[in-house]
Order: sequence, then C-alpha cells, then structure tokens
Amino acid sequence: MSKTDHLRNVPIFTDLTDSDLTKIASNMVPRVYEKGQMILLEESMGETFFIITQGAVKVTRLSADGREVILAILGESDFFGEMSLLDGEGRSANIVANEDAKVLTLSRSDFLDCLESYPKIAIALLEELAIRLRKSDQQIESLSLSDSEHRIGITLIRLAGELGTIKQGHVTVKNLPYQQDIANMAGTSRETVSRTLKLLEDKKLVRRENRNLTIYNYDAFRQAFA
Amino acid sequence: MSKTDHLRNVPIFTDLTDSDLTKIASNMVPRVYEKGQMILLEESMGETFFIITQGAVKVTRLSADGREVILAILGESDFFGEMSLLDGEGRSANIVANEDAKVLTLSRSDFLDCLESYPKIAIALLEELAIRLRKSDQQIESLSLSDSEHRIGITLIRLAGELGTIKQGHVTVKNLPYQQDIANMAGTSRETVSRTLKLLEDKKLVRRENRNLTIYNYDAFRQAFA
DNA sequence: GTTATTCTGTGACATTGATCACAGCTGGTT
DNA sequence: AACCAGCTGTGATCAATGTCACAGAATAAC
Repeated sequence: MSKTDHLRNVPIFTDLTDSDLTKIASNMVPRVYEKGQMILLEESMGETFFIITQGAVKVTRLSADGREVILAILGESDFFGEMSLLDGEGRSANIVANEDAKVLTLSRSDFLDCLESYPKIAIALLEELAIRLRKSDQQIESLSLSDSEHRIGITLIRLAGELGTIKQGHVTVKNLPYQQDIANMAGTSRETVSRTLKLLEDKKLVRRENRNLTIYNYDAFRQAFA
Repeated sequence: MSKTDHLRNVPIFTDLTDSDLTKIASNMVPRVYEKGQMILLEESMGETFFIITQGAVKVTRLSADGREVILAILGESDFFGEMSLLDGEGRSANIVANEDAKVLTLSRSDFLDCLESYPKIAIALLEELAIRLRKSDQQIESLSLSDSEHRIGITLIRLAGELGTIKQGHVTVKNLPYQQDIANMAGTSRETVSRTLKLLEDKKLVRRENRNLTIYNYDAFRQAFA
C-alpha cells in the first residue's frame, strides 16, 4: 500500500483529492518502531505529527508515584502529535509502541502549512478533536463512578469500539490487551480486572478464548454499564 | 460593556478586527439565566454556541445511578456548545448556571459560517480544544490515582488555575465552590472533602476563611500533588 | 522440547473511604 | 432579632478493593 493510500483512510484527509494527497504524502517520512519502544517522551517539545499505518500504540501519562495511566490505545489510520503542534505546549503524554508499528511523520511546519492551505483539514481536525474530547469526558465520568465492575465494563466498551468487529449483535475484540493495561485504563488493579472478567463471564455477558473477548449482546452490555 | 467588547476577550476571537467583531456580534442574541437553572440538557440536539459574559456555569454529566460528575466550571469569556456543532453528535453534557449568568448565543449556521469566513477562528478554536483535551487528560490521570487526598489536591490546583489570583507566590481562590461540587469534580464524597480540607489546613498547606481558600506555596503545592 | 519469561487466577489480609446520622454554622429573609 | 435552608464538621460502621503472596498457564526463546 502506498503512502497516499494510507492517507486516504485517515479521517482528516478524506475530503482531499488524490493529487493533494500525493503532494502531502511526498513530505511524509516513514518510521518503524518495535513493540515496547518509546516513540515520544513526556515533557519533550512536540515537533512532529504522526500517522499510524500499521500496529498500535498506547498514549500514557506517568503519575507522581510512578503508576502508568493509559489515556488511549490508537491503531491503524489513527494519528497523534497534533496537540503540542496546535497549542505550543510541551508534550502532555508518552507514546509507546504497543506492538510493532509503522508510522508516517510530518514536520511541524509542513503540518501547519497543510492547515492553512486546506481549510477542510482544519475543519475535519476540529471534528476529530471534538470526538476525542467527548471520549475523554466519558472516561472521566466512568472513573468518577464508584465500583470497579462498572469502570471495567466501560473500559471494555471503549476497547470494543476501538479494536472490535461487530457480527450479528455481538462484538469480538481480538488480541485483548493485557489485564495490566486494562487495569491502567480503568484505574483499578490487575487482580481486580482478573476477578471481574471472570465475574462477567459467569454472568454470561462475555466469553473469552485465547486472547479474544466476545461481548454477547453489545447493545444490552452498553445499556447495563453506560 | 457592549457585545463587541465582550467578544474581544474571548480567545478564539482575539485575532479579528473590530469591524469583523461587530458583524459577528450583530448575530448574537443575549440571554440571562439565574442560579441553578438548566441551560442545556444532555441528550438534546445541540444547535447553539454560547459565550459567557457574566457569571459561571458548570458542565456536568449524570451517571446511570444519578450521580453528578462535574467536568468543568466555566466563567466569563469562556464558551461552550461548540462540540455538537462540530461533530454533529447530540449533547454530551448538561450545562447548569452555577450563579446568575448572562450569555451571548450564536445559531448553528452563523457559527459554521464564522468558521468558513474566518479561518483564523478555526485555528484558534483548534488551539482551545487542544487545551481542553489536555486538561481532560490531566483530570483522567488524577482520577486514576489511588488516594482521595491527591485527587482533591489536584482538583484544588485546577480550581486555582481557573478561578484563582496569584499574589507573591500564594494563590487565593475567592468564592470556593461548595464541598459537594468539589467532591463531584474529584470523584469522591462530600464528607471526605471536608475532612481532607481540614487535613491540608493542619499541614499548613492551605488556609481558609469565609468562602476563600489560599494555597500558601503554589509551586510547592503543585510539586507535591502533580 | 525444554527452559525461561511473562501473564493470569485466587486466597488472605489490611486499608480506604463511602455511607449514615446528626450536630453546629452561616447567610439570607421576614 | 428570630427563623430557616443549605452548607459544613465529625464519629461510627462496614463493604469494596488494593496489596501481597504464590501457584498455574501461556507464550517466547533457545
């Protein structure tokens, strides 16, 4: 798949013509990271815009006491790095390759040029940020809720929305993240995730085999937790 | 103060000329709300953009079990309502007047016209959304932390940043929100806020008199909790 | 195929903080 | 000035869940 083909799948570029895409693609530099590798470090200055063409990354913050808080898991056609380009602040989060990953990068100035030259990109980017803000707000709500079962349930819904495939009413998440990562997303402990997943299975709400998780009735599940 | 004067203080409009501001102002309709009044209801369709000219509002979500989660407190020159105008989704939050408030409103179509006619507004809005996203991420981190003392400490920092005034190293927040509201921001209970504030006072980290709270050494305080 | 590493399951225990209950304040109103 | 409503302080209780400890599975490395 060519660089241009990858760009076409990215929401903020979908409105552009092929020739525009090709022009932008010519400015992008590919990079490769292996699982576990740090892509961006908190506190460093942000000078690059990234688009994921393969693999997945996690967006994290490290709290004072060294705990990792996972803000999001991003996959193919997702992008990151736009925040500090936009508001000029330093990085607010770390980015780590969650599996082997390939990305395309764009420099600060090329990115800002894009915004000026193609107002449609700016509008599309606004939409995307609005969506992310909405998701963050949901996560804030979920973390403010009292019990861990709900928090984990909502985290599963989030994972299903981002990584799952729907098939006649039930959603399957292939390659479910490790329990430790789920715990870091839900603001709870690894052990509690283990116990809660078992509980949800006992209640016949989900099924697990290997690294896959199936939510039997997605709508009902969301109803129950959201 | 005229409508145009109010607009000049709003971050996303600062780059515009007076005549542009006046043109936009002519499309804006003022409204008044009294304390406690609901301005926008979750789930309803969003068709209006709001700018606060006086007073303050709180942005909340209601969880399934009826708890109120406060996402933000907004004051003069802050704006809201842009989210569903941008991504077309329904409202994601309720807005309630936290004290008597005056606002200016702009219709959906006028707002979108603005974005098209003044690309600078779109860019400035991107910046603003990036800032909000950053704040949300901080709040997510703080909620993921274990103990309530830290969560409340971070909430106080947030309030100080939004409502406080700095004066030779110590910050004073006048008219501190009620403990119940602080609890709803920090994801804890009203009683715990009461006990924790007392604790922080015993530790000589803050002082309270009347409805005001002073953080003695703002930098050290942030150091300790962030 | 064996070993080593990393992930997961589960019991026991300690602790946090939510909840309930009620008393004490404070500020606004008549 | 007396009253009332809404906010705050504080003790007692108890369930939820974090933490520790270790065994069992699964996966990767050799």
